[in-house]
Amino acid sequence: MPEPDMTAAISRHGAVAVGACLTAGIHGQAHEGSYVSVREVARLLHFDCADNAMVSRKVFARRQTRDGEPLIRAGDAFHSLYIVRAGCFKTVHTDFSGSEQVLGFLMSGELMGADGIDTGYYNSSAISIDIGEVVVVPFAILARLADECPALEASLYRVMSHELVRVQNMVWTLGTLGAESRVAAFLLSWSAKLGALGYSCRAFNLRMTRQEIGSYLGLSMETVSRAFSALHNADIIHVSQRSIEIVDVDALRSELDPTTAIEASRSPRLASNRIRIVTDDDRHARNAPLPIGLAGRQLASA
Amino acid sequence: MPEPDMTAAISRHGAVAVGACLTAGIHGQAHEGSYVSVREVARLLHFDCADNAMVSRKVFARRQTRDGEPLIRAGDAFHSLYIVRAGCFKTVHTDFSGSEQVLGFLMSGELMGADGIDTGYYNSSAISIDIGEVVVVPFAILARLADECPALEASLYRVMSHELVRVQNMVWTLGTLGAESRVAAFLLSWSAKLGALGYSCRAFNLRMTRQEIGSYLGLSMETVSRAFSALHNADIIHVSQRSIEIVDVDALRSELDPTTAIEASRSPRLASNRIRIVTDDDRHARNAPLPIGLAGRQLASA
DNA sequence: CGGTAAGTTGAATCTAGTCAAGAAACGTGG
DNA sequence: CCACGTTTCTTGACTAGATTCAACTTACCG
Repeated sequence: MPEPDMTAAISRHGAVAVGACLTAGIHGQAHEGSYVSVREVARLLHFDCADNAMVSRKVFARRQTRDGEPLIRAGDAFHSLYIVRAGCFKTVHTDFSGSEQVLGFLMSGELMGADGIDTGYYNSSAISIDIGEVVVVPFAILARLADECPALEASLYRVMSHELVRVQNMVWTLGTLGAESRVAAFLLSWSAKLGALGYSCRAFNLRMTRQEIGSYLGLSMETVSRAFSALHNADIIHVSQRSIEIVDVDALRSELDPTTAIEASRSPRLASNRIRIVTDDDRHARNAPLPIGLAGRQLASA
Repeated sequence: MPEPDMTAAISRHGAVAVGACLTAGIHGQAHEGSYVSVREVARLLHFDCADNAMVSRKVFARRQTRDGEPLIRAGDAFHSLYIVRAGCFKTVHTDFSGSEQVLGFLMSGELMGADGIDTGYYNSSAISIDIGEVVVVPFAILARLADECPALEASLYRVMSHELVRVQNMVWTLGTLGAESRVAAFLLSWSAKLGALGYSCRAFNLRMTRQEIGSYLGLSMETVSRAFSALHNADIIHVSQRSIEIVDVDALRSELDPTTAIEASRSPRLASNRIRIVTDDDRHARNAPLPIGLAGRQLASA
């Protein structure tokens, strides 16, 4: 569907759109609700900003999406960032053969499209997997707005950083965890995300298929299914199709931390990269100190 | 080593450091070469900026590192970004149980520390794996500098985006490629990176151990070694310890493309997540226009 | 030169992918 | 409301590929 509306026009011609967008906001030419103000974006991203005229102007276009609708296509010219306002989106790395890998499942307050800034072309696609809504942030107007609302800029950096951390944690998940652990990590992070949005973090419905989860975790659909079944049979979670109930959070967490391997840690000849305990005598000059059990935000990916 | 020098002080107390840093630059109190100007950063990041007084001020501290020296520790409070000026760094994700994974090998012009913006604490460590040098960019002064040099800010977004793309491509590598393909992707991207910096992209020495490469690629050291041997025996590359010569680039590229699977791609029930075709070549698409539609810069990670 | 770290290679094991069949849920139209 | 086809999910059996364990070779550094 071409979608020849204001929103599409804005995301297609950055520079022109800035003026058009600002004008529309100021003069209120667009129909009610089509645009959102900086203040509303602030609410979405959880930051405070000064209360001046600019902040109240409705400068950002909204865009609603239907289930399955592509919002960003990898390879398209970059003009805008998108902040999820409602619904759920998946970002997908697609190659010409039609195969794809899911890079993330994003919800309210998260950023899409930032991978286009560097080259000027989006590096991944974004597809709505529900009825959704995003705020369109034309990249060109950011510098202008930053003068009026410095907090906006800081927040942009923050949300970009958040996305970077999310993907970094995903690399860790894919690089070090086995199948069952990956699924556990996925459930924990999804649960945490839902909890942060005010939903129950104990029982929820997944919005994606096993196939998509598998693609996201670098596993086959069958393996994901088996992992769900195994966790179910261990009474750690209850699964029925897409309905999930986390019965024993601690047990689920301990799936990430293979204490099973503590015995092996004694051996000087420690294992490869999978689950390895680093003893102090392990690191030589190159791997300096780094002792602390940072343990921090280990919700792994997503 | 505690390193109780100016640099450390700056990275420890953001707000205070701003003044100290600016003052030092203006009055030239610091010894020659300790600070670099915005213009020099511009050169490093390949962008142009206006030519005014501020741009010439030496506002950013430099910091030199020795082999094995940790520059950033995961979990430490975030204050500064670091741009690699010389040498080679690895970023490492360490989890509570002590297992670690290499997230990247970074060289000149690349950004470290951006994962600390979101939470206020660095999410990964950065360790010098050579004699190196970085530019310290205290995050707090960015907004101030952006007024004088808007291009700096845009460039910051760009280099953050670049890092995001790098990690996204890594996720793709880990999620979809087999062992040999991962190693091929690693060699190609490393070769491209060296080429972009003016070194030979055909013959070079690796700066990291098999263990580190394995950690980076989510493989065991032995598997990496076997993959090198296999590529060597196929006369695609010549390997001797850390010295690499790429004999047949096209063959190396086609390693990423398991033509064995083209039959399967026809079925509507497309193969799970493995396999994938990857063309393209030109490295940092930053300068490159990017060829066609999707399929874009698949040099995978690094 | 000798000791240590890094890299190579082989054999056995095990994890996860693949193929295949069946069950359960969903949507649509009669 | 139910029958039907389609999609999604589950489970089993087999296989391919990567890890692990282990022995050995080669480089590196004092």
